[in-house]
This record gives sequence, structure tokens and C-alpha cells, in this order.
Amino acid sequence: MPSNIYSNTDKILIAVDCIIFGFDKGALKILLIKRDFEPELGKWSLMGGFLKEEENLDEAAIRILYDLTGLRTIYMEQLYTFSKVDRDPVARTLSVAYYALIDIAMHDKELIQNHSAQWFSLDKAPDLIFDHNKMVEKAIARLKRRALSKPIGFELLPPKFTMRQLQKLYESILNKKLDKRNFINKINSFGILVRLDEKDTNASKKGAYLYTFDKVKYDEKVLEGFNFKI
Amino acid sequence: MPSNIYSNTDKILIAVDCIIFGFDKGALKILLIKRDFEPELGKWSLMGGFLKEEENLDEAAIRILYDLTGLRTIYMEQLYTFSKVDRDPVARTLSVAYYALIDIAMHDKELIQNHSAQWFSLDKAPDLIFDHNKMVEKAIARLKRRALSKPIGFELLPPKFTMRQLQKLYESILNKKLDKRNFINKINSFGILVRLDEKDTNASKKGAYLYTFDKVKYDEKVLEGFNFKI
DNA sequence: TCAAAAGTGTTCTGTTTACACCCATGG
DNA sequence: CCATGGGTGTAAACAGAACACTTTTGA
Repeated sequence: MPSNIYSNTDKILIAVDCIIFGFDKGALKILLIKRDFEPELGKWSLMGGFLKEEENLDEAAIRILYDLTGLRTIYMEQLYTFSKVDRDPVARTLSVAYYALIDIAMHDKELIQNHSAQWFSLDKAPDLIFDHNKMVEKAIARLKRRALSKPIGFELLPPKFTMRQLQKLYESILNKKLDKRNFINKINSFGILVRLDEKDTNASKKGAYLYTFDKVKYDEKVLEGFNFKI
Repeated sequence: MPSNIYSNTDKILIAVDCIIFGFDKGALKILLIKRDFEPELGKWSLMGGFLKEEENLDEAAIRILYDLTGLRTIYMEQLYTFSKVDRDPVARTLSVAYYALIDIAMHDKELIQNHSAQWFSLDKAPDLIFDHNKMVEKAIARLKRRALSKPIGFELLPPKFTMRQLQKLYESILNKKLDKRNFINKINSFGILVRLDEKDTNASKKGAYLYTFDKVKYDEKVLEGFNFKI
């Protein structure tokens, strides 16, 4: 901490920007908004806002995400603080990036449309303003690391899902094809899934078993971590 | 980014606090300073300072660390941004924590003494001001993760070191005893060490071979990462 | 001569990988 | 009746874990 006094030090604006991940139709997506204000009006950017005097960063991130999606109890984590001096052309601003995982089916679609926001597959996302591309890159790397060390899926999938959906989620996060049998053996070895007596016949004639997460065991595994390595 | 204008938003002080790790006599240590100013005069804290208008966070962290240790080319990484509203009783302040790895033998001892700073073994460190204990905790967890996924030691050990020193370093980071033979086999499988024709006879009568890192292969492994798992 | 640290390989066990066929059903 | 996606097991290769004795030499 300081060896000078607080009074003659520089105060700076703090932005919070959110990388919001969702999963839909077998692909990992991010939520972007089209800016309706200067600078960079009309360009795509992450959802963000400024930190207020009376809240901490987590609270700011939750508030900002709620304003856009209407969702409150979702998974969010602080990612990194970006501080390049000229990162924002208008004023010196630090931005603390957060990433969030949400179930696309749960969000408030109207809210999102009112913000002229849109979901983009990772490989089809447009160029973003400022240093937002870097933020997204870092968030993807973090998500990948997380997927390899802890269970993931509860936050991104609907309450009931098929084994194939879960595999596709992992494939799109890790960005590689996985072997069906090895994936199932591995995921079952963690004991975090419950197979229901229901089938989903949307994708196949035979129908695929639906699963849910055993939330107790899931949370245990989140705490202790594991080595996915597949 | 903002959906309001920049002008009526809150500006906030940004501190940068550094968790400085060193390794000496078989134990992992951190560098702490005794505060000679209010608030919390006389208590132990991390080394820190405030971000200036014309620098980014990495630059601030480097500057602050140089002021204390006289070292410039060391390993530093941003850890996390702490933002509890009342974390600093004097003013609303965000603190961006950085952690650094340095070779204890290389630093400027006088500089450190002039700052009334001192090295503490992790288990003997005093209570720290504000949220600095939390910062240290998080830094240790990060260092642990790093040691399991990338080579570590170049930054913390002297240029020549024994296999036993390297093992002790891992043991003190991972906080558990490792099997001597398994450790050597594993570390050799990475091909990042060069055995010299010199021996160190400080610790034993027989003398232990000295090693250096093959910096090229070391850096390759830093980039690609590995799975230590031992 | 003995105490203290250094050096060195093998076996066993568990995990990861690669791989192919039958099933159910709607169109 | 056949195209489409769903479900299932095993063997080979590899990586991790456990483990004990000999060497050197200064005191």
C-alpha cells in the first residue's frame, strides 16, 4: 500500500464488461450488443457499465447482467482487469472483465432485443470495440481451463439434457471432437449425472435418454476439482 | 461499456498490491513491510502503491516492485482485483493484486531494509492489514496451480541449484512431501534441466550435482504447459 | 567407522486411448 | 425397409505410485 498520502493520487473510472456465454444448437455462443451511443456507435461490444461508489465489482457485474438478460442467479466470475492507458479514447478507464455462463433458454428475450443484443457463435462473432476481443479470448481460455478441472454444464444447459448435448458442449468449449464412448465412461465415472426415464426424440427417431445433474455431487466436484483430460 | 455518459460516473482510487514470493533455505517466503504511516501504522502489509494516470497496471506493479527490491526483470502476473466497498477505511479504493516470483539472493538487501521489509515463511507470516491476507491466500492457490501446469523455478532459484532444492521448492509450493525418485524421473522427462559437472557440498559430504535450466526448452514448456501431477 | 545426504530402476496399478457393431424408430 | 442417431465394452499402451539399497565422505 501507499508510501505517500491518498489525497494527491489519481482517481480513475472503473468499467465492468461481461462476457456472457450461452450454449444453443450444439454451439457455444456469446451475447453482444450493438452500441447506440458514442464512441463507436453502431459497433458491437460486450455488455458493460461503470462501477458505482457504493457497490463492489461482483455486485456491479450482477447488476449489469441483470439489466441485459433479466437473470440473477447465474454463474459469474471475475476474469482480469484491463488497463491500457488509451484503451478507451474518451477517458482513462480501467475495465474489469467478468465472464458469465447462462442457459440461453432462461433469459428474457425481450429485454435482450430492447438492448439490440444478439447471440453469436464464437467463430461468427464480429469484431468488437476497444480491447473487447482480447477480453473474449481470455474468457474462452479460462472457460477451457475450467471445463478441464471442474464439472461444467449446469449453468449452460437446460435442466434436462441428453448425453449428446453435454458432449457437444464440451466439444465446443475444448474445440475438438471427442470419442462418444470415452466421453460417456469418463463423465459417468464422476457420478454427477442422473439418467431419467424420459427420452428426447427431437434429434432422433430412437430417442435419447434425458439426464439431470445430481447437484449435490456436482457441487462436491466443483469444490474438489477433477482432471478431465479427454 | 456504458449506456450512460462518462461524465457523471464515479472515479475511484486504484491501488496495486504485490505478493512477492521468494525461496530460501528450503522454504517458500513472502516479503512484507511494516507500515510507517497511517492507517494501520506499525502493522504488516503487502508492498503497494497507487496507479498513476499515465501508466497501466503492469507498469505500476513493476515500478512498485522495483522501488522495494531493486529488481526489474522478474516474473509478475496480475492476480485479482479486490473491491469490497469498505476494504480501505480511509477512502474507497480498488486494489489490483499482482504476484511476483524473485530469487531472494538477487534483490537489493539494503533497499529492503530501508523499507523495513522482511521475508516471512508462509506459515510464520503475521496477520496483515485490510484484505491482504485474502490476497496472499489467492496468490498461493494461483502459484500452486501454476506449478502443476508449467515449469517453475527459474524465477525463484539461483542460477545453479541442486535437484533437492528444486524438489523442496515444489514441496513447499504444493505443501506436501514428494517421492525423490518419482520427482527426478518426472522432472527429467520434461528435458528442461542441464546437469553440470559441478557439485554443491554445502548440504552433504558426498556433494550434490548442480543443475541449470535449459532456458529454451523451459520457455517452450511454459508456452505449451504440462501436467505435473505428482 | 558411522552418520547424513545423494543417487539410482523396477514392478504394480489405474487411466487413457482406440476402436465397431447392434438397436429403435419415423418416414 | 432403410437412414439416422443412440447405446454399449474391451484390449493395448501409457503414466503414476510405491518402494530399498548402495555410495561418498567429513567429522
